[in-house]
Amino acid sequence: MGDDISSALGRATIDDVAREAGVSTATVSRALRNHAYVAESTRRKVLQAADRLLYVANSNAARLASGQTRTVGLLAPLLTSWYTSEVVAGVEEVFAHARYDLLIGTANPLAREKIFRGDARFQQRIDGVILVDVFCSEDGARQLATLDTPAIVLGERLKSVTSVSVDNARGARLAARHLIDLGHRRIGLVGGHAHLDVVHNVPTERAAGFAAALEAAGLRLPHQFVEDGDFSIEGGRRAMHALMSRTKPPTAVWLMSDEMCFGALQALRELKLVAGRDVSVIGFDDHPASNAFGLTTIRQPVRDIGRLGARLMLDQLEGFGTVMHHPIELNLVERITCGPPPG
Amino acid sequence: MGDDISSALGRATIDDVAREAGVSTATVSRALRNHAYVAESTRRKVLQAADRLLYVANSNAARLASGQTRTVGLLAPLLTSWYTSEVVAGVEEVFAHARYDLLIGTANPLAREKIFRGDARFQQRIDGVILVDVFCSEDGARQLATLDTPAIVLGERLKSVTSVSVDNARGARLAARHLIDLGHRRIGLVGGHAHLDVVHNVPTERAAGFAAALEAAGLRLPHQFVEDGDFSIEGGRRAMHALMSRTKPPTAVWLMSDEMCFGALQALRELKLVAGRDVSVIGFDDHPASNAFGLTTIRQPVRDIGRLGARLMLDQLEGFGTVMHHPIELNLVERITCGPPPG
DNA sequence: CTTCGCAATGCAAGCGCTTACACACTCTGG
DNA sequence: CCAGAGTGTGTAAGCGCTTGCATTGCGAAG
Repeated sequence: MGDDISSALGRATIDDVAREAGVSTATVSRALRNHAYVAESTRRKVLQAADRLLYVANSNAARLASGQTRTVGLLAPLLTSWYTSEVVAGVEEVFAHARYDLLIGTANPLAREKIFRGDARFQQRIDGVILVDVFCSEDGARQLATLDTPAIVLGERLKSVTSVSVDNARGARLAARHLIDLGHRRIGLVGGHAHLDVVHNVPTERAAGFAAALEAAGLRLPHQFVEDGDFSIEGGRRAMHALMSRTKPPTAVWLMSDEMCFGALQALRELKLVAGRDVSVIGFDDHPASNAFGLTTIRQPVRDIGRLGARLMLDQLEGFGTVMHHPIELNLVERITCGPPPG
Repeated sequence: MGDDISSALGRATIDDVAREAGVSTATVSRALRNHAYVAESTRRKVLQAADRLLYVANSNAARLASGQTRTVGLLAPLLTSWYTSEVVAGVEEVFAHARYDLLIGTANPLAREKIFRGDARFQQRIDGVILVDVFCSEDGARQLATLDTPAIVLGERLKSVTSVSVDNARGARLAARHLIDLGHRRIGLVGGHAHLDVVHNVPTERAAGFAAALEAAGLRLPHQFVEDGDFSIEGGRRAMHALMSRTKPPTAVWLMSDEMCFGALQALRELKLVAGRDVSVIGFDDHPASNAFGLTTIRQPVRDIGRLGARLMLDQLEGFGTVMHHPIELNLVERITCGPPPG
């Protein structure tokens, strides 16, 4: 029946264990939390007693007593994107092992203020905070650093706060060089978030890097070859249609995310154009569906970013960890949406 | 700056509020939690005092004292799939409003046992549990019902436990009829999870419904037209290659998930075949990328399933809610991967 | 003018842990 | 042989809430 199980279930308290093991509750607590100054024999007795009673510590009581929440907050502008959920998955993976909880919050640009000032609702329940893809800049970082909360920023290179990010300029250069090497001269660019009043420096860095790489090859990036794709599939589609409607459209386009590329490929199909032959398309991310699309792209190991971020947070929570930036590798994945310019 | 804020931050306790408002802590607690028997004037005083002190209740203390965890567990076989994360997003959306937390756990088929027996680690920390896509069957459901924990199952029609699901047989019929109406006679099917020792009834129901619909039209589903695509992109690709290598391959294929379709479309491209002209492909889900692929599919409102599940859980937690099944609508979305058979 | 009922509030006992402090040992070295 | 330095364990005071029960008013009924 398993009634024995259910009845014992979730009911054993630390006192029960203490009684069962014949020691005090304090000793049980220490033994279970691997404190020093517990005799090996005692520890074993306690562990066995706990096992016998199926004891699981009540985390609420533990947190209340210790003042530690064992929870870290994660803030991201939007949680539904592939990028974010992948980062979250990486973070969660590491935290699950460390028995930390993740409290997830959305941070639209306007809510950012609150975070830095320390949104009480959030702040009080967490031991630390991970910001993903929240534009924060050195000013914000400095503010963040003055808060007593451990913080780490994902997706941006910072000095005052531990951060993890790819080298966006390098990614842009990789994409540009690939297109240039294939012989393209008329090259377009699709970014996003340009309409936000807040400057988001990821697209900015990428755009700058891209323009610089073109320039280095003696090429220009005319503004009519630049579109905002909103980092969405539909936005990518619209952007590609716009670019293709130019009198002399680009022969190759870099879109700053694979999802925008999906929309762009749709647009090309609608225009009866073949990607990689009539127009070259290169992305950024290496989304799981990109392989199926045959999309050439700049791969970034998103989940790894999440994992690393979580580990850095753990280090910081334990008092290790110095403030520094951790760069993440980027590499070109060639598939079939890029080729030499037509004709 | 903002020191006034930071210093006040997270430090005000219920006693501080009580003092500030000139009432007892008990009254503060009751006022803040909208209990009956609190005079309107008192409630206002308390609310204002709380506001002034930026008071936020310490949830650990509240949970410890009340015995309620205000957390519900969510179990799913794998969390990385689009389907699951979409469901989770829906659930989270509702819970965030209700100020409930979500504790997420993975449940591979073997871990299932534990859930039903009540995995202590999980059980103790939650007020209820939502199972998504965990094959559970009426037996499991009955077991679940005997646990004192509120439970709801997503993705399966059950009698003993409140459940939410689409009508899989109907979805299969929709797909089959669409292909049949287009004139196809040689129709293939790609499912998944056939290799698991556990029978997962979602693919089973869909396969049965599909075979039945074909039969009703006087068609057969020969076993060489059936492949396992593992519900993954790569699996879909392999399955399509396998089907196309038959001496007389099918002219149309239903794959039980859009992600498998992405792989299938890739396979067709690799074979220089055009979807919708040479071979028709129809999916199931309506994944966000499906529109970009031009994929014809059976749409299920996944996020709504999550939302509804969460609301039903809330009802149950509050003592309302009777055990019943909630069916979810399904509909055909026509795009360009289906057409009449060639020739 | 009592008496009763009930709305409104306060008192105080926990909830199940953690941890400072006190205490009791067992070894050392002088 | 004793002081002092560790170890190992217990005692008990909270952590910040919730809630059963007791208490206080106050209006309505008798």
